Parts: sequence; C-alpha cells; structure tokens
Amino acid sequence: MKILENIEKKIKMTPQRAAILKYLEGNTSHPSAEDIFESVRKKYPMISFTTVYNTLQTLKDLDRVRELNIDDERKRYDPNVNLHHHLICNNCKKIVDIFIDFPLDISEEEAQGYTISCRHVEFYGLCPKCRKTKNKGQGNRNRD
Amino acid sequence: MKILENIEKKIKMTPQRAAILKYLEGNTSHPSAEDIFESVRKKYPMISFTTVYNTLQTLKDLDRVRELNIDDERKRYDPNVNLHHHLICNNCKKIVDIFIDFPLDISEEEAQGYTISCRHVEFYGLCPKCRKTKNKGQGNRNRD
DNA sequence: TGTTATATTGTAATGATTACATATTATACT
DNA sequence: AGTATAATATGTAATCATTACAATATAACA
Ligand SMILES: [Mn+2]
Ligand SMILES: [Mn+2]
Ligand SMILES: [Zn+2]
Ligand SMILES: [Zn+2]
Repeated sequence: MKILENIEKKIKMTPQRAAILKYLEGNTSHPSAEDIFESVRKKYPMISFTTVYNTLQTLKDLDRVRELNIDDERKRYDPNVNLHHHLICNNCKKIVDIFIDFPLDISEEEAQGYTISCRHVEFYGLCPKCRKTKNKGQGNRNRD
Repeated sequence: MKILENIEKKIKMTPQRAAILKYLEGNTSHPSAEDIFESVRKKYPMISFTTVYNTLQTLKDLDRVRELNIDDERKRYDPNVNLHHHLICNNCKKIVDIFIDFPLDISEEEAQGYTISCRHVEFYGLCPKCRKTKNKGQGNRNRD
C-alpha cells in the first residue's frame, strides 16, 4: 500500500495534509514529527505542530505510516509500511532501511503463548560519516 | 557479566543502590524507572526518583544494564546484558525474553557503510492474558 | 576519627507529545 | 452559486518522562 493510494477517498484533503503527504511520499529518512513540521513549514509557514501530529495519527490509523520507537529521543515515522528492517547510527541517529527477509520463525513454545503479529530487526552501529569524525564532535543528530 | 559481579569495586555502595541492584538482579520483567522506584520505595520510602535515574545511568555506563526503547511510552531496563531478543505485548507492553541465535549476518554492501555493533529482534503481538480479554478493557499496561 | 570525593535528595527545567477550545474549511446538498 | 455541517487546523495549555541543578549527606579510605 503506497501512502497516497486512494488517500483522497479516505481522508478530507487539505493543503496542510497534502504538504505533509508530499513530504512523506517516497521519503526514506525516517523523519521525526519536528522534521516534518520544519520542512512543511517552509511552504506553509502557518502550519501548526498539532496538525502534524494529528495527521500522523490519522495516517497511522489508516496504516499509511509506521511509527518507529528505534530512536530513544523521539518517535520517527516511516511512510513505507511494507515489511523491512532498520539500521541506526548510535551517534547521529540516522536510520536506513534493510530489505532482507530474515528467517525469524519461532515455535509456539518459544512464543510463550503470545500471538505474534510482526517482527522487526534493529541493527545498531555507526554510520560512515560518524565513524570518520568519531573522536571529534559526538552526539550530533543527523541533519541530512 | 552478572549485574552484581565485582560491582562494589566499581561503584560506591549505598543502601539505595543496594536496593536497586537487589531488585534488578535476576529480574526478567524489564521494568521502567517508575517500576523500580515504586518497588524500592516499599523498603526505602525516602528514596528519590532522581537516584533511580542516576543509578541506572551509572549501571548503563558500566554495561550492567541495557536500556530498551521497545516500549513507546517509557524506557525499560534489562539487567541481562547478554545477547537476546524480545517479544512485547502491543496491549499491556509486557516484555519477555527470547534466547534464540537468529542468523542475522549481512554483507558489507547491505550494511551500507555502517559498522554494526549489535542486533536486536523485536516480536510484537498479544500476550496470552490480553488475548483473552481482548474485547473488554484495552490499553491496560502490564502490572505483574 | 577526619577528609573528601561521590551520592542523594528535592525541586525546577526541559522537551516531546497530547488535550482542548475556538476558528476555519472541504464536501455535499439544495 | 449558496448554505449547512461535520471534519480539520490552529494556538495554547497541560501532561508526562526524563534531566539539570544546588544543597546536604555519606561511603570509602587514610
Ligand atoms: Mn524504513
Ligand atoms: Mn530481556
Ligand atoms: Zn551517524
Ligand atoms: Zn498483554
């Protein structure tokens, strides 16, 4: 399911929502709510932060966006809701996609009575940029 | 590395820290800072929330505790720092351990230049208790 | 026992997210 | 086109987890 697919049938379209959707479509940067707000604001300086959160909630309810808890400081959003995994930089928190179908089946016993609905693999490490500048400035968030 | 192993050589021992360590040792419930605070408070009613956070930070620095971002509402802490994975209930947020060594190797190309330091598999689903009461009360956190 | 670096405490500050009341507007129906 | 109305946007305030800070207390060691 693409984020824009049949979306105008599902929600009332507004300029703000259109701008948010345009920003999200095909976006692989896993932006935070603030990233979205700051970007959309360039074109729509009057947009409210609350509108960004409201729209994200709406898109989540429609399964057009996936919320990631992978970053310990803020929620990140992924317009690609197809099954895939992630690699995160411990320093700048840049997140990139990994499209590999790992064998992650577990037995009923191993599932300890849980009904499993989805699986997610997180790889943690250092991105190329942060590895180079490792000993200099630390803790700087990604601003690509 | 066990959480208590040689710990008195590493940090200044205090009654508060001893109580926190005692609570954490062998604990598989993946408590939040508040869970720790509430439990330790029964024995040490004067303990401060800040002390819990400070101690957790110290233990993280010593690699005696692992911080989990798996719960979208609060950080959770795991005194078992050995490699293992987790299964979380989408409803009550109960987290259980999975000790399976999944094949998660990826090529250098797949790693996109990242240096990978650790891997973590998250399984999401419903715990047995929440599955039973699915249609009644929702969103209730685990209080085991 | 005294010294001192380190830890604890209470409180205030921060930062992300949510709640709420009011104003605006997209959509559908004359 | 004009109007009604339910949904949406906005600004502000509230909430909640976590962190910062300054004053007080204490574990470790001589
Ligand atoms: Mn992704
Ligand atoms: Mn665990
Ligand atoms: Zn990086
Ligand atoms: Zn549950």
